[in-house]
Formats: sequence, C-alpha cells, structure tokens
Amino acid sequence: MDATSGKQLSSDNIESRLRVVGLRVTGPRIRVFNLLKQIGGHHSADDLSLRLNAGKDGMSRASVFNVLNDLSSAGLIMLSDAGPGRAFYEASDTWHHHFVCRNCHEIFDVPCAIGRKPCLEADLPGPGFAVDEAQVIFRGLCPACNPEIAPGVVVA
Amino acid sequence: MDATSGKQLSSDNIESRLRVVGLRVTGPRIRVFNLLKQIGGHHSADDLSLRLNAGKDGMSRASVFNVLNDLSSAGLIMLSDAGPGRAFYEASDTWHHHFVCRNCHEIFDVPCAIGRKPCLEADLPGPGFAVDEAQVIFRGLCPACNPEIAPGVVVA
DNA sequence: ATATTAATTGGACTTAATGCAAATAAAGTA
DNA sequence: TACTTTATTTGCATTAAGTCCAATTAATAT
Repeated sequence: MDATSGKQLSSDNIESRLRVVGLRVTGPRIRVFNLLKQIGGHHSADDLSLRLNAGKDGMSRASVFNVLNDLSSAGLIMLSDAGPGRAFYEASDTWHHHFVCRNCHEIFDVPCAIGRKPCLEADLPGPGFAVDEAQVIFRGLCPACNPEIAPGVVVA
Repeated sequence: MDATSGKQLSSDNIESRLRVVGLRVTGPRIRVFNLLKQIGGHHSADDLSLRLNAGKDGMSRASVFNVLNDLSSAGLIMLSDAGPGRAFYEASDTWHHHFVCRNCHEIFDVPCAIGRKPCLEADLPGPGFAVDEAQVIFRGLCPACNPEIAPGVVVA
C-alpha cells in the first residue's frame, strides 16, 4: 500500500491516529471526527451534537463533550482560540490563527506565516516556562460588517 | 496642576476617562475599575463580584457584568484572551499578551514587543477586513508545573 | 429645580459544561 | 472464541457563566 493506492496511509486515518495516541477506537470518536472534517470550519459542542442527532447517528450530548475533550487533548483536532465563551473545535492539518469579527462574531482562519508551532517568540516573564503553542486572535470587522466596504451596515 | 502635583492629570483619572468615552461617572464603575487596578492581575466577573461584596461596598452581580462590558468595550480595561471559558479582565496600560499554563491554568503576562495594537500583521483571507487588535496566547507549562524545573510534580 | 435618559438592581432564565454511577463496548489474554 | 479488564458512553442532575427584563435609582443637561 502506497500513496498512489486509494487507501489512506495508516497514519492518516482516524482509527490509527486514535491508536497512536493511546485512545480506543470507538464509534462516537470516529463520528465526531469525520463530521468535523467533513463540514469544515469552527464548531461548538452543541452545534456538533445537534448535527449528529439530526441524522440517525445519534449520540449523547455528554459524549460529544467527552470526545471533543479527548480528541483535542490528544491533538487530533484543534481547540480554536476565539476569545472567552464557548469552545470551538476544528479538524485542520495546518497550524493557523483566527480573525474574529467584533460585530457578527464569525471566525475566519488566518494562515500562520511559519506553518508550525510555536510560530511566535515569547518574551516570557522568567525561566522555566515551556511554550508549545502560540495562537493569535485578530479582532476587528469582517468585510460584511465593515462600513467602509458595506455602507449602510449598522455596526451595533 | 502639573505632573509634579499630587493629583493625577485629568486624562489619567477614571472619572475623566469615563467622560471622554461618553460614559456616565457612577459608583459601580469607579469601584470596579479601582479594584481591578488595585489588585492587579486577571479576574473574572464573579471573582470581582465576590471581592466587592466581601467589603461593605456591595453591588449586584448583574452590575459587575454590565460595568465590565462597558469598561472593556470603551477600552478602559482589557478583556484578556486566555482561551474559551469565562472572561478575565485586567486594568493595564500597556498592550501585552498572555501565557496560559496547561496544567494550573494560571495566566501570566507576556510583554508585547510593539506595546500597542495591533502589533502583528495578519495575512487575511481577503480584502475588507479591518484589524484593530492582535492578541497572542502562549500555552505550555509554567515553572511550577514544569517537571524539568519542579521534579516530582505530576502533570495531570 | 426639573426633566431626561442612562445605569443599577434583583431575580428569573438560558446556555455551556461538568460530575457521577450504571451500562456498554473495546482490546488483551487464554 | 470466550473471558476479563478497563476505557468509554450514557442519561440525568448539577454547577457555572452570563443574559434578560421591568422597575427603581442616579447622573447629566436645561
């Protein structure tokens, strides 16, 4: 089996990735991961729970929370920093940052110049800090809410 | 009145700063602002509410939320990006970033090389975005939770 | 001093997330 | 395959964070 075969390399599919990080391969985990990958973008636990229960592949809300916690702490999905409030998750293979609109609160991906993490140097308050990630949140107005671009729009 | 007098410049005290941004000067706003400045650090609404009601200067929980919203959207205090979950506020005069420990969740300030916002360029997904702020969250282990520094510490 | 309008308040309510104990299912072993 | 062990899932109760509302109070303008 090589890259030209239809099958994915074992390290690329979710089942082996779960095994690699020492998590059991379970239905709920596969469903959540696949959904996230399929729909793309940034989603809260309740958003995903709703979508999963819309189809016939229901699963408990608590499990969605559990799974998201497990997958994100194992690094299989990303917990997007988008400010205080509920947590948003995404299945992305490349490290990136976020732009959050102050008006409509939509989240946009912003590519990371370096493409790996940490991509920014920290001038830390002392020795002993071990940084493994640097995530940037850009804030402002998105094109749809920017009065310069979309005149007539009322920015609350 | 000049800088050598005991009094602060009018633009430096909270009362005039409130007026400048078009907010009324009220007891609750002054109390919250002063407390935040006095104790320093990063605090949630409920934390501040608790402290305010510990003394005899009580005020309603809803007001603490209202005041924090007003002050932060007016730019008089800063809403610290520290990841999903409850909101943390601080009264700081210089723009800076944050390090959040993955284990104990403590928040540390990380100076910003530029010192004002936005301090980073975003490679935005299209035209029409107006960025006014870029805040970085560094994650990892703080000295107290770093096993390299504090052997014997169990990182959950 | 009065009128106007903003801010505060308490309490109910919503939303996001966690805790727990019982039931279930995955993976290792014989 | 059957069995055993232990992780995971589940439903429900609970906590935590924040918002909403209509009535009251207080700040500013006149």
